[in-house]
Amino acid sequence: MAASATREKIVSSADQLFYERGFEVTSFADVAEMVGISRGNFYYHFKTKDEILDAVIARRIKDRDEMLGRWIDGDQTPKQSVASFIRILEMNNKKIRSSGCPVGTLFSELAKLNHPGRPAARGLFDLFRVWLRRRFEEMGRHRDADALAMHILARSQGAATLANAYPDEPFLETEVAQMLAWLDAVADQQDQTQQDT
Amino acid sequence: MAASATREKIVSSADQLFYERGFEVTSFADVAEMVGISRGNFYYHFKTKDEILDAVIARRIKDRDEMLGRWIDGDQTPKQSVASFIRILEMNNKKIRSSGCPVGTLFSELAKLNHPGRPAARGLFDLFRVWLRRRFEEMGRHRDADALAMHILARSQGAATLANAYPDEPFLETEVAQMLAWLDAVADQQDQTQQDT
DNA sequence: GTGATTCTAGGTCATTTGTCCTAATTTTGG
DNA sequence: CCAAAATTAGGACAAATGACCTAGAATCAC
Repeated sequence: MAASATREKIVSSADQLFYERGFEVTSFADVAEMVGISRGNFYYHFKTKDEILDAVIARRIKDRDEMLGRWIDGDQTPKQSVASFIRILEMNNKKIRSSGCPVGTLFSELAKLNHPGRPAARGLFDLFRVWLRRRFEEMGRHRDADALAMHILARSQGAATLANAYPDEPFLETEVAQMLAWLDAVADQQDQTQQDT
Repeated sequence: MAASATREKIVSSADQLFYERGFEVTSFADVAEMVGISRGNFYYHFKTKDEILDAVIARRIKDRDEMLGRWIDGDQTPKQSVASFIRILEMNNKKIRSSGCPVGTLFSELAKLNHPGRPAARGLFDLFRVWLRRRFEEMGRHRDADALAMHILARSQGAATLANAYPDEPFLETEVAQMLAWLDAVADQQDQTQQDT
């Protein structure tokens, strides 16, 4: 098989295992078994475990970046774009209930491990943060765009954590509705400000 | 030394290490070294690693339960009590920035490990949830007390996660202020409701 | 004080881990 | 079709892990 195809399989399998079981707990053998290759072959593609982590993070960033790009394509208003972000929680409902947020839980683990990959993992947060900030700026919220972005990021994280803790309750749906209501209020405030000036 | 004293030292050291480094990553040797006893002695007090985890969770529950109890002692209003809860984030500012929330990160890890201690760890969430629910009920919010409790729990979790990701920014302070403002609004709504009836 | 109980130290054991090596196999270029 | 390059398999290795055992030291009851 072409090396690039095997490499891609390794990274996608590692991505899934890191998410479902955690980075430290997932071994070379686990990933190799899931891909269906030998541990020796594995080493041909990745010299160290940290290299796989880098590749997984890069893959997640690329994936999310493309997703965010799709949400500003076409004629969507900034508010509609932010609403799409909020609905990630619903979209990934099942996964979040069983494993939490892929961004938040990975960072938490790397923080505890004092792992050198921490800044790269923070890059995932930055991606969403900057994208959200831009949307709020487009809504006219130049002064507090970053604070609004951080606020909604935090609420998403909290919702994911509690949905993970209480997977049998319809908490995620309730929280998404409240966040969308919050978004409505923010957009209305913006309208008022425009009327004032 | 009395067995109970050694045991207590083990549990408190394990508590700290599980919080700062994670449960799975912390070894018997790590805890024993921190306590200053031999690994063999360790086994006299705890047969398995899961037993230590149970003891750590029980310790955290006891600790938080006493803390919550102090916050309803005396003549504090329910609103003041909830405000005390919100200010945990400020109180543990430093620790949260470096290791996140002790409740949320432990549960996340156990969830990924599919660890049998998961329900016990959820008990920590339950403790706060029920306590907060009671406070909102005392504020007259009988209908949505649980939803309000879950909401503020989620926001605390989210704030802790982002503060961990961005430890150099004054995010926690901002978020606490917003949560206190939210609490004001909730209390006001309650006052209005009382006026209506 | 002495015998019994509680506590501690240090070691063993099989298993798993990340890392690394080498030989075989597959694919590719001319 | 064949040599060179790319890819793979399988094993070796030291270190670390959770679990377990036994003998000695400290403490207590009487």
